[in-house]
Amino acid sequence: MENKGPYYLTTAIAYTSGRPHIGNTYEIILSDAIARFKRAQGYDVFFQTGTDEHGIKIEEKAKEAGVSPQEFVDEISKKIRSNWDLMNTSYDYFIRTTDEDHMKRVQRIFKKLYEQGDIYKGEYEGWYCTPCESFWTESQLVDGKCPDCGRPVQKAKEEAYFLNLQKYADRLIQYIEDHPDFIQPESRKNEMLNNFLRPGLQDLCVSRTSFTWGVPVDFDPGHIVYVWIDALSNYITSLGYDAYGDSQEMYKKYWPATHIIGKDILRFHTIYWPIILMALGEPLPKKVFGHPWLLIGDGKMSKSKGNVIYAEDLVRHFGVDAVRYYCLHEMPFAQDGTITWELVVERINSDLANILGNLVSRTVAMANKYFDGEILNSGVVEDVDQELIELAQSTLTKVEAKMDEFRVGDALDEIFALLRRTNKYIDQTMPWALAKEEEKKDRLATVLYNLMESIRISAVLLQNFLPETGEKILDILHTEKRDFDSIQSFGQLECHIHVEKKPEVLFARIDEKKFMEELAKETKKPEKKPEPNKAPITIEDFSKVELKVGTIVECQKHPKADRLLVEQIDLGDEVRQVVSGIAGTYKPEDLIGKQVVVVTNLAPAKIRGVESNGMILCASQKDELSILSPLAEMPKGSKVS
RNA sequence: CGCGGGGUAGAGCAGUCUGGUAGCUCGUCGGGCUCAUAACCCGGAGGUCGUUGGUUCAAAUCCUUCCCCCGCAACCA
Repeated sequence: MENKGPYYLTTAIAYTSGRPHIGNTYEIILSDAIARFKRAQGYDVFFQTGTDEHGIKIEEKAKEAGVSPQEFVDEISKKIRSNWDLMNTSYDYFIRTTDEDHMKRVQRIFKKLYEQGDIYKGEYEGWYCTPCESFWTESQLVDGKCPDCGRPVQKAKEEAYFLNLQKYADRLIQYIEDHPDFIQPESRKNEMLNNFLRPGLQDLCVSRTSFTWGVPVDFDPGHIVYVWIDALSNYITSLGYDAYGDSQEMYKKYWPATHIIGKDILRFHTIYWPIILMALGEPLPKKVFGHPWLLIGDGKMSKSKGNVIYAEDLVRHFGVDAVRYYCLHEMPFAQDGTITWELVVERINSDLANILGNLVSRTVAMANKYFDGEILNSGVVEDVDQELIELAQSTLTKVEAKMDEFRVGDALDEIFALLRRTNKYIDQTMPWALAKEEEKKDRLATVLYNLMESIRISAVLLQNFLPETGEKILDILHTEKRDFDSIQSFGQLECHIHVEKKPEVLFARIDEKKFMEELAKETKKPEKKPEPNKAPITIEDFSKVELKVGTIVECQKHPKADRLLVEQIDLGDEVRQVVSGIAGTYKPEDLIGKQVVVVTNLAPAKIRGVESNGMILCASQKDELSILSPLAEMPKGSKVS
């Protein structure tokens, strides 16, 4: 394969505030397919992804979780990375904005921009909610009040640094108009121009003093580089960019990049980021592709709606390639796509199991049955072959054309068009009929060769989208011909090699009804046990708890607490003092003489100053409460098990 | 009149820039075949292309009225 030169592809970096759902995962899958395809075409690809780990939200979430911000982001970043790995994505580098090297380079960028006057010190004016300690913009307020707590807010000022955008706006408008491919899909371009650029840009606030979890402004203590310069710069810091001209070879080789991002952050990538680059005197990105969103059913995916679908769950049920296929194929080019469990099952059945899996299965079965698995080609050509061969030969070009525009779903359609055509070829040639006549054996060999060659061509292409499946098919054929050079022309599949005797089922059909029933059962369980750590215990676990029957011999109110009673319980060989929160239901005098069940090996504790050596068992539901007692009187100290 | 996107067969989408018999996939109905994962192949049914008015020989496509859905509205990562 000839080297077509460097190609730098990035995803947005994922914010480490929580577990990534399938919508987040979609972006890395899409980018991965593009990266793999470019590599196969002969580009020297550098494919980068990573995590964005700074900001007040992280600081707050870490506090809630009771860990340091660093511990918090380490955990989430790891999770995101393992999710990307699970999806079999081929990124070359995973950057974290907490990397020391990144932070140093960001500081130098910030300083350089400040020194040359593109960043200046000013005041950021907004509305401040004292109890929440948070800043709000005019538009964020709800009825003029804090959107979080609903309390009144005060006008407040914060010292901050700003990036001068106006200075570069005209140049940017010109650039966008001169480069129609810069913003993709094109419909988004107008939005940027009409909404933001033409009406005039306000200078961008690029520092904060209200939190500390971020890259410090090294020449002005207390100021933190706000998200834009920190996060966006990841695309160049990773390559060793230096604001003062000491950039590394990687940067010189690979920059500028093609950015794959969500449509929601298009503005930052097509306005702020290019302006930062202009100010630094660096080339602008080649292309920014704002992909649509993957939505659940008809609504947006959100944790509060409880309709979130996670990649891990999909993979557990369907396998990596099925999930990749769904994401890559079902997403429209410039419009939001939807995902539901039912749709995934339908797509797997009709495309992956029926068209692809079954085609491989039936073809290989015939090769084994009629030629003991040997691939032969006796060259007995008939007219009917021509159409298949022409389609197989032209598919690479068609797929490349679609991929040039990032129309990944359409590219997959081209491959499946070939697979469908191949299925049809079987019906047209009827190999099982040829097999019945000995003199047609040579023709039969050619038919099977054409089939397997078409499958091989499809598999070579498929490798970029469904890496495991593509490889599996090529392994089944035992062919060495796996690169794009080998599918430029029809007929490169080796003769006299043998196909796999018993190939595995690539994609099993799924009974949609049964599957949905099982899924419903599975998703019900977590509702029943809201606390995730209450995993089943063994009998050994249970036996760790020592339970005995005792009789309450004395009972008083707790001297310092209204809801507590202090009981003296006779357990036969000893009398114990136990404190219980049952004063709301029982009066001390009612309990004397009653038998109760006591946890006797509970570590002693002081409850409001009174020692408690155990716990009596009670059933409770909200405010209602009832002490458990043996149905028949038992000797004091009897074991409960 | 804030900006942008969308409203096409039961479902999901293409077609709209560059008017000219309304297309694809799934589902459904009928037929074929038996190599294969109840699969594959062929054929049919199903749409007044959100609504109103207009331009034109001709409109899903251009202009216009209204209705509905979604995103954004600037520091939200």
